[in-house]
Amino acid sequence: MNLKQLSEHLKLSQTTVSRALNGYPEVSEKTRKRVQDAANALNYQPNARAKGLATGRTHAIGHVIPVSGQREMVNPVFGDFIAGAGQTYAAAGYEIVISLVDDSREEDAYRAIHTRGSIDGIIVHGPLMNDPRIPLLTSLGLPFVVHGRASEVTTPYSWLDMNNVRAFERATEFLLDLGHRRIALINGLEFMDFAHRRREGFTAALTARGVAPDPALMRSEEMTEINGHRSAAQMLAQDSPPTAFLVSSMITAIGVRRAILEAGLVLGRDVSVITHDDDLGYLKNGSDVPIFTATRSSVRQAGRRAAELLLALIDDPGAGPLTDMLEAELIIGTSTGPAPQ
Amino acid sequence: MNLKQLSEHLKLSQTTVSRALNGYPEVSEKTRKRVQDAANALNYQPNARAKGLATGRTHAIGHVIPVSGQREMVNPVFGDFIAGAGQTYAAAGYEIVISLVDDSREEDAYRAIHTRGSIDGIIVHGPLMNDPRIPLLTSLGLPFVVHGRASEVTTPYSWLDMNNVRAFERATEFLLDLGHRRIALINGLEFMDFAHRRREGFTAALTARGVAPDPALMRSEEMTEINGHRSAAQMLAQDSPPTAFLVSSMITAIGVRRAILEAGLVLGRDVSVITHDDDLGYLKNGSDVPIFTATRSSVRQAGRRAAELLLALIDDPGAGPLTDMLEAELIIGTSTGPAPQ
DNA sequence: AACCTTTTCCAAAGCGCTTTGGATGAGCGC
DNA sequence: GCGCTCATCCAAAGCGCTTTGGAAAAGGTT
Repeated sequence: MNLKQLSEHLKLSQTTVSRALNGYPEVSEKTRKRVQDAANALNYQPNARAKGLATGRTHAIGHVIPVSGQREMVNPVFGDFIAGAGQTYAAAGYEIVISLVDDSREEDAYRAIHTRGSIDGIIVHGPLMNDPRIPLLTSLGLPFVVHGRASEVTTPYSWLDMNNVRAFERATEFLLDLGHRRIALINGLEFMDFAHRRREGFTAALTARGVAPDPALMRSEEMTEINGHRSAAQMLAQDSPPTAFLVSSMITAIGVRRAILEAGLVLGRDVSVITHDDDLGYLKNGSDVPIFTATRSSVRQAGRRAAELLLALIDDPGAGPLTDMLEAELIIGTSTGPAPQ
Repeated sequence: MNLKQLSEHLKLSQTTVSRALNGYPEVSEKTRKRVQDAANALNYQPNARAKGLATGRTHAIGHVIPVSGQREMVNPVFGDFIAGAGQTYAAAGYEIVISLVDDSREEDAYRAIHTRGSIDGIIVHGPLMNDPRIPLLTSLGLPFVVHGRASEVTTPYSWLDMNNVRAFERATEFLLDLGHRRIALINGLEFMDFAHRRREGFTAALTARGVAPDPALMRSEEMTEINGHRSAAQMLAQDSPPTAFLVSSMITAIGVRRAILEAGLVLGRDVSVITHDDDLGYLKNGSDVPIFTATRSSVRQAGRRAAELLLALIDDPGAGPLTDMLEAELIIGTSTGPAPQ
């Protein structure tokens, strides 16, 4: 069933039918009703391609996720972010187009996406400290929103970020208040912008209290269970082991917990752990009482919000860079306690 | 830069340029070369919408993932599956369109996707025992491949599945061989087809050896760390606790491990655990030596393969239902050992 | 050189929609 | 009943591509 058939069926012109369905005023309410009823009854849906060709709008958003090279794995938060963004899109009638882009050919890929014109806007995932995609997309003139920020990029752009500095600062302060002085940081890869910022918050809090950050207590690695376990095990075996860990993700924290238990220590008594918790659907931090004390910020919510920003930008490209900062909450679980004497 | 501009630039007709670019024989190699060079130099990319309109092909694949209702969470394996499928698509010049569909309006959603025509084929995720989507899609005539199967659907359709029955059978046999008799199954939700099959394999292996399946040792729940922990803790506190656990996912197994450690037991000595391992990028089961003995099957590989099937189906819709069964390997880690006396 | 085949290229229609620029008729005051 | 304005509807062009049905040019034969 296409427009032509529908209009013939109704004995109206395609123009009138199109206008009736798209809410233009040049058509009487009576005919509009008649048209809409027929469209529903006959299960008419306009062809997305044709509509896109005619309007220049695709009603699709691109999510470009970098793969291979240094970061072979697909980010585990990706699914939840998409789920959040998807809610916003669905409500606005947008579709999601995923592009997996090998970061060696990143520039070409973004160019191609743009000129192929199958997308109205882009969400940029996993920004690096100095991410070349941002100036590139700016010069292409394609609306985009970055999930996160790129510290070293100075030109303005739209982003949505969690306040990583503040979150890790607060977490560190909380541990310091509990009397901990030897606090370890098990961070993500620090060429990723968020990880860099978290270290900033961590060291800032320490130095503000006159505690010198100890390089032996800081790791930067992919956020896996294995890595968390290995790093924590090594640190706990040191001469003066840390009494607390600040960890960058739930999965890593699970590895840290394993190392602690294996060392015969009790979590929350002998060793404290605070983790960042993205509030992932499939990796809840406890049900009523959280297991880990955590800086929590829902990545699903971030997805919803980022999508809102992007849609606003698409509706009014002149709206200038839109930004939004989400604050993480510090939730208290059973994994922290006063520093042992 | 569009076709018209390019053809004017070259002083050729749009027809010739189009043919040169798309490899038709009606154009001399010399002009083809000239056209291609110009296209590269001027960074020409055909408009995807227009091409789609003209050819009836969109070069896009839909991945429809059910959300909300009973299964609020986005499947954690989804990211890796997409990453695998994405490789295949990229090589064939296809894009991925994600649709999040509320399963209360599932039927409408699939209809709409079809008639809007923005997709050449569909991958169906998370099939249920008797999944209504399969007859629906069949009747719509849209090429589709199911990731998994639907036990109660009798009409033929294309699918790619892991041999869940065999995998869990083998795992159970392995535990029986080690002398375990009280084996617990911590399964996923059994209206999901894969979970149903896993229980089948489990009970089949038990009964084949004359061990009666004990309902007190079988759980069916969402595969989260919390659930794994709770179920295992409860079972270990029973009068005659299990000596081994068969677990449906790595995340759940991590919860089970926590319960075992908390009970003061040693994993692989006092209690054995076998888990299914989807070989997710962000949740590796150890590096050289696996932590858990596991039935392993790469979901990324499944994604690649499912995409191949679907593309084949799109190229030749008459190719009839295509199916492929992946066998899981049983890998031995340190989480299993002989049953304690 | 005349004829026939190939090769090489082109004009125009068509994919399904939106939108511009009217045309038609109803309703109004006079 | 005349001319006017609105309300209502329509024909046709255009979005950027592919593809059909030819036409023109080149090459080969005799």
